[in-house]
Formats: sequence, C-alpha cells, structure tokens
Amino acid sequence: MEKKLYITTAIPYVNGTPHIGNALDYLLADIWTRYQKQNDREVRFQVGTDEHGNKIAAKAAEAGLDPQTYTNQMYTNFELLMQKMGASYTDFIRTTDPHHIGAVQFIWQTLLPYIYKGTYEGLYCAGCEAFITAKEATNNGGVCPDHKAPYQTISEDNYYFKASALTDRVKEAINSGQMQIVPEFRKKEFLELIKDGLQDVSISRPKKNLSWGVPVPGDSEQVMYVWLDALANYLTVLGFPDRQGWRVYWPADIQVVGKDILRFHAGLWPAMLLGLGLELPKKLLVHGHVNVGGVKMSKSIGNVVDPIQVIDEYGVDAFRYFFSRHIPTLDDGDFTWDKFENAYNTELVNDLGNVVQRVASMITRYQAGVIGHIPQGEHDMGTYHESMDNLEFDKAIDEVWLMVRSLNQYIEHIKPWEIAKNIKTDTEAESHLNEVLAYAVGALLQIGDLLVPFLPDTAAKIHHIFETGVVIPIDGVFFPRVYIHTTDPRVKKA
RNA sequence: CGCGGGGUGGAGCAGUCUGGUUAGCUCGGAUGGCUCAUAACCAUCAGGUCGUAGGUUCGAAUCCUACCCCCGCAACCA
Repeated sequence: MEKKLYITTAIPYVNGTPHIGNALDYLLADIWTRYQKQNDREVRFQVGTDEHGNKIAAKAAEAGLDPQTYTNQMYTNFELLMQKMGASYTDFIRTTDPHHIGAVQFIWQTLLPYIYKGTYEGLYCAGCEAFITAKEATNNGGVCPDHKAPYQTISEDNYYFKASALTDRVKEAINSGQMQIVPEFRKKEFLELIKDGLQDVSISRPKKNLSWGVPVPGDSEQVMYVWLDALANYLTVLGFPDRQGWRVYWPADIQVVGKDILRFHAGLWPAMLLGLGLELPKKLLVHGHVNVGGVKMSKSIGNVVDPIQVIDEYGVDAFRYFFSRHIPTLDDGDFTWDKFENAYNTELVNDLGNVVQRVASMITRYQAGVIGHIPQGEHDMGTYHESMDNLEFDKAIDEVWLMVRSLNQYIEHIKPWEIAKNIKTDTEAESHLNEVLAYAVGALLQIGDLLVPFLPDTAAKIHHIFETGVVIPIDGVFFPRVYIHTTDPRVKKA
C-alpha cells in the first residue's frame, strides 16, 4: 500500500475555552495540508479534544452535570474555532469515543511488558484531589491557595510505563533524524533534557482519586492517567488497531505541537510507539508561544486574546494572514492589536487588496473587462517552495508579498493610464496596453495560487475575478479598511 | 560555572556557520511624484559606535576571550 500523508494537531483539554495556541496548531496544520493538496497529495488531517481527567469531572460537578454531558457541551467550543478558522481537517476525535477507549486499552495490554506497579509519592492537596509539583508548592508557600490547607506528602499505588528502557532507541531516532524535530534548536534542547535518560512515567491512578478516565484492563481499582490516553489519539483516530486503513497513514508525516508539550511528544510518545512496535512520526513541528506586547498571555493578567474575536472582527483570512506571516512558524511571536491592525491595513488592504482592485478597474475601464490571453506568471518561486518544505511558512508568505510589491512597481513604471490615452488612435498602444494588463493578471493569478494554503478565501476571490478572461466586477471593496482597536489616521487629519 | 535562545537605526527582523563593495528588508517619520486604485501606489531622504571591553587579521556585525543584559526551560504541566 502506498503511504498517504497524515498530519496531526495536539488535542486540547476541553476544560476551558480555545486560545490562540490551539488556533496556531490548526493554522499550521491547515497550511501544510492545503499546500500538499494543491500538489495533488492526499492528506488526512486530525484534530480532536482531550476529555478525561479530574479537572473535567470537577468542572462538570460544579455545573451539576455528569462528565460526559459536560464534555459533550464543551468540545463544540473547539469545533467552532476550527471551523471558523477554515481548518480543513478530515478527522475529529474525542477521547471519550468508544472506539478510542477500546483502542487505548488494547495499547495498554500490548505495552504490558513495559508496565510495572509502583508507588507514587508526592505533595497532595485533599481539597483539589490532585498532586502538585514541588515547584508549585514552593510558589504557594506550601499551602494550597484554593483550600488554605497545607499540602500533605502522600503515596499511592500507580502503574508505571518503563520509558527509561527505551531511552537509547528514542535518542537514536532523534539523532538520526528518523524522527526529526523542527526547528533544530528544539532538538538540541530536548536531547539535553534527556541526557540522563527518560524517566518512567506514572500512567494510572487509583480509581478513588480519578474516576473519569479509561479503566485499566485487568485492574478495576485503577484508571489511566492523562498522557497515555491522550497521545494514543493520533493512532486511534486512524482506526488503530482493528479498523482497516490506518497503516496507509501511519507514521504521521508531521505532528504539530507547541513547545510546552514537546517533551511528551518527543519522549513518552516515541517510547510508546517503540513499545508497540510501530514506526515513529517523521517530523515534529514545534511552534512557539504567542505573547502580547512581550508578555505571556495569562488569565490572571487579563491579556488573553480570543482567536474567535479576531476572526469575527476582521475575517478569517486576516486572522490567518497575521498568524502565518507575523508570528514566526518555528519561534515565539508577539501579538498586539496595534501590530495586527497595522499589518491588516497596510499589507492586506494597501498592498494586496489595492493592487487587485486597480488592475481589475483598469481592465474594466479601458477594455470593457476583457483581458485576452493571460500569460503564465513568471516569478521564480524557488524560495517559496523551499520555505514551505522547511516548514517556515512565514518566510514563504513573505515571498508572496515581494511579488505583490514588484507588481505595484511594475504598474507604476509602465503607467498603463498613459498608454490608455492613445488607444483610440493608435492600435499599437491598444495591443501594448492589453499585453501589460494581461501580464498583471498573470502575476495576480500566480499570487492567488501561492496564497491558496494561507488565505484560501482570498485566493478563491482572485481566481474568480480574473480566471475566466473577463473581469468579474468586485463586490464592494476587496479588503475594507478597519480601525477597531486603533485610531483611524484619516480622522485626525480631517 | 544547570540547559537553550537572543541583544543590529523609533518598532519588528535578515545578514554571523563559509570575515571583504556605501550593514539589507518591512512598518513607522519627512519630502517629492502619479492619478488606474481602498486618503491607496511609486521614488527619494533622515535615522544604526551591529550589547560592552579586549584580541586575531590588510580587513570583523561576522572568528577568539571575558563580561553585562533580556527571554524561555529545569520533568508527570492535558
């Protein structure tokens, strides 16, 4: 069977609302997917939600709901974001899906040679019914801020996954590039982190402490804990192990993850796969975090940016534009309304929107909308494709704007409006003008092609306007100028 | 000496590996041009001791040494 392409995104915990980090996952995966499809590749694109765990159960109880009813309501928040973003996903998995649960239990059983029972000891808050990290305890002065009670040191029986035994093989896979970590500095960072070996991971909890999860096969007292359940989704969504076809897609070509969860995807996850005797994902695309004015987004500071708000105010392509071009694909980025609105108004409106409009308008005015023979755009796109292949999407889209810019320069240089003054009396001028405008259209169509992965709606509009050979009049303004969060400079001058 | 990333005109970045024309690009600012276009577009100009101090070299943002500053991470966080 021929291997088909497969890309995954991290599944967010439904205990909350979608944030910009989730959006970034979907956006990057979607850009890649559309790019591959444009090149006639078949792609499966997974998204989903993580729905087990104590925090979910607690939230549900708070709302007076059982956990399943609660997650049934909550997961739609994420679905809504994906749809608003135009994410062209093919599979949506919820960890509460019956097939997933069964498949995770199968995985557990297959991994039994690597599973042993041990005792977990740590700081615990009875009020929260949760273990907390030593660091967190220190930060809180050893007292739970919610329950005003000092943490206790307690121990409980857990099953452990012997990731340590697979350390060498995981390291080897990373070093050899069998499982590539992009960008390179994340690979270095991670290898440094595990230089003393992978740690065994606690993968279950006593049922009395964790009721909402996948039951451990053969031990009714234990429930699976977080990561084993969550990571397995990348396989189970394909139908692993019992449904046909998953082998056509596994191993994943790209797994998109945020830098905060790299360690799970580069450590525990490949160890699990090795334990299962499966191939490792080919690439982990590790993106950074989005800061606001140089500061981390956090609820307590109150600077959280809601991706849905951005889309509702400016449109999906404006959102996709900013986050693909101005947030570096492989590093941290910075968002402010100022930056966003400036990029929108200068680059989408003034550069791209305007050039589309002026070309369409000239053809309509001088040639009654008839374009004639459209030559192929001839801009060299080597850098664009190279950047796409290197997963540096920000650089690829930069390249498109270079074209927009040079098209504006070309128009300014040729001055079609000057030529147009003579077309009534001079047939040479008439054909020259036709040639010039057709060339401009060719360039715009090429720009449209290159924008397909990034701004699908805009690309479709550009094609719609020009591709028939007769300009279809633009409905309204291509990208309307917007001043919601900043001051309109025109108002000042008036 | 914990690990990693970074410090380049007002802002954001490229250039550093493989030293060598006037340190490049976008935004912002100023001036001029144009009128097809969304007060858009195009051109020109202003603005940088390339974190600091030494060193190597005919020549350093680029190589070496020391130091200063900023950011992220430091393991069960879904």
